[in-house]
Amino acid sequence: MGRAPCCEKVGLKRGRWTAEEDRILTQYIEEHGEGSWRSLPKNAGLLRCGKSCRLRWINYLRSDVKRGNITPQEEEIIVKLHAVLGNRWSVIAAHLPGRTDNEIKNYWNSHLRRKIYCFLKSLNDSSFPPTIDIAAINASISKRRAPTRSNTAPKKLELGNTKEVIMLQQTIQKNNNNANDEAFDSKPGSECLGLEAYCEYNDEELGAYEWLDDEIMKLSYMFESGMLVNYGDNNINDEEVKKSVSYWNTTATTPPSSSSSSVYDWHHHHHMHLTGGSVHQWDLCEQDQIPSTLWGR
DNA sequence: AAAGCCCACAACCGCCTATAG
DNA sequence: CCTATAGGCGGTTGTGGGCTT
Repeated sequence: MGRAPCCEKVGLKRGRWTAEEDRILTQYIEEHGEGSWRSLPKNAGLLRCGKSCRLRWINYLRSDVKRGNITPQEEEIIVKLHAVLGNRWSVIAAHLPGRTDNEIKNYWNSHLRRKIYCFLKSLNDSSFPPTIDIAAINASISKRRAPTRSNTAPKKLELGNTKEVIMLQQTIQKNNNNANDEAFDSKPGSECLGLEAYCEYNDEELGAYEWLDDEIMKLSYMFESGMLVNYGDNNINDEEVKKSVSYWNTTATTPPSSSSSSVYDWHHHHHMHLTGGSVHQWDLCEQDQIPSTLWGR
């Protein structure tokens, strides 16, 4: 027996919400509170899926949702948290009051991803593309535990997925490993980023945020001290990773002929090469789009 | 002025876990 | 313990407005 749909789709409205629908939903939740999303549309008189109502409320209508542009400070926090947490948008959002996971995810996909990639490229063009130590990263990630729900646990990285994050993590790891600074607990090949494994705490414990704050401080130090240099000498041992590399190498190595620079096309412009057990990442980044600094606006 | 393109972001989708019955 | 359902998450798509040609 297949999974039951969240609601009857027949006859339901889709697409953008109207002001009237927003008003009805807001009024209903103000009167009855959040929850019972499945029955809410019917009770409120909305021709919408319960999930759609929930999303609309959480991402847009809630009074504590902060509107307006992401500030440079918020952007910096997003980048640093993402380097630690990966695509765990809800956890990242929890550290940015008034911002939703959807908003941060969109901002990352449309603004930051390319920005960071260009930044890394501009740091050390001669050694570009950098080598990616996926095995070490995955070994590290597998040791971490999600703060709350198991389905938010860090997923194993896959080639072709958030590669720029891998680059960032690897770069930081390499620098951390090479950093002659006692403030960092350097554990080459085992603890990605040189950051402490997320295995001692959960969200119910105060320690979770202490851990995160500590990691943010470390990352902040690394960013600010300019410890971002590319290296490349890692081998891949994991067979699964090799298979992924092979798959990616044979199916995604042909860049499009167009010279589009959109974020969407950015994905398609990437291809990976497996050379001597190392994975290299290639990309193009128009000269005039490389920012002088990552944070410059 | 109009057609086509690009981009940001709102919304949807599928999958997962938690939990109630 | 098992099953159905609700809630939540990340990935992806669609749309509308602005920009370019």
